[in-house]
Amino acid sequence: MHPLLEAGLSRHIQLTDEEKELLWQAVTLRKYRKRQYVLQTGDVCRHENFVVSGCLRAYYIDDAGTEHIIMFAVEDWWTSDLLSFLTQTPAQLNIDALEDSEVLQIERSALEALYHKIPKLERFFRIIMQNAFIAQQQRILFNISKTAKERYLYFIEKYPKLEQRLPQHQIAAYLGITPEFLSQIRKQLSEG
Amino acid sequence: MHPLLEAGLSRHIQLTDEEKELLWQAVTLRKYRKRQYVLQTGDVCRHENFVVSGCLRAYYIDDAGTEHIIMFAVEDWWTSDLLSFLTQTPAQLNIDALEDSEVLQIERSALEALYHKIPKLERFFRIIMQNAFIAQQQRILFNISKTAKERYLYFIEKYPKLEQRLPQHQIAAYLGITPEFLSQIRKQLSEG
DNA sequence: CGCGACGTTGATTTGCCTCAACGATTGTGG
DNA sequence: CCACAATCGTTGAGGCAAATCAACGTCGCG
Repeated sequence: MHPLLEAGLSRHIQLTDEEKELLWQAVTLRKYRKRQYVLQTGDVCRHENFVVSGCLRAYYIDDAGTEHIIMFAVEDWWTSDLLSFLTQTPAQLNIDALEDSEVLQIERSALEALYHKIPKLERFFRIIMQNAFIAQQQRILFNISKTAKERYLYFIEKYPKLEQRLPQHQIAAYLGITPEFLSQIRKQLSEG
Repeated sequence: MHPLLEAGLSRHIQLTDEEKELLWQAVTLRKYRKRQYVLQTGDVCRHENFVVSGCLRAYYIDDAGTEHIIMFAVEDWWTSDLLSFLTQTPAQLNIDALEDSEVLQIERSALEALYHKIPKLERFFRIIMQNAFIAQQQRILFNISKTAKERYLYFIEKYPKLEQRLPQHQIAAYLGITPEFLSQIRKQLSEG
């Protein structure tokens, strides 16, 4: 059992050693190099991914070819194209590695089997989803009510470590603005 | 047991008659008049709300006093300020009725007790949350990558019935634009 | 070394907002 | 049942936030 996953689980539920063992058997460790794809648009999302080290990003490419980042996933985060994963239909998102990364993966059918063997996992993922839902709601709220500068300030306040780690244009793609405009904002902030 | 709630549950889990009875005892039916508050900013969100008839809206009021709608909830939808509900801290959202509405309500402690008595409910709300998460992700994607016109077209395609039911300026507040600009868009569409 | 990735700066354009004014409805108290 | 006030949608002029396009400097890496 990986300590990071174990710690994550124990934050919300308590598993017996046998249950941990069962879960651990369903999980695979994979390594991704920087720039490597974890999932490509059009493919079916086969795994739910738990990041052990490194950083992934899930993003959408619009008709004009511009990338829009839905989420970053660093250590201790889960990521996937959930719709594709649940329905086993083609993904609309890409997921790739922004750094060399280690990822624990679990397949859809294996997870479904685990839900039956370990009902406590339903609780775990309910709570995980609730938290993700709340975070996303906050983001929607900011997107429709704040300026780009405010959204940037909120981002660096909420995720100071990410701000260090990520190239600036990735943050722009997350905030929904152009890299040029983010540059303008940073200039203003350093002057003002 | 209310038929709409029963149908909603049975879409994802199967409950025995005793379990249904247990759940039904934990739930209260309340009626709200049009314009009546279900929850006000600053109060603690005491209930998860299941809409049986009518329509609620959850929204945020920014520093300038402008309303931004997070979600509409019509028949068969759940709504609350989830963060406030879970942590029993002051809500940042308002919820009120856009039409005379009937709502089934369940309190935080009662729900937590039910999770223990009926673990299947963990599964139910996990699935509900997953679907809500997916819908929200789609919305974020549109907010950061599409123009107001595209977002409007998507909205009326995805929620044609809501479009009939709601005043135009409420839709504008959901899309994150001004009523005036939505009016412009509709003019363009009818001309073009 | 040379190329691609990254960030910056400036000129111009555009999507959307603000403010103000105006009909058409709706609804509500007298 | 009418009168008056809100509520709702529309239109137009002007303004600002952010995009687009293009050019340029720097760095890291193959």
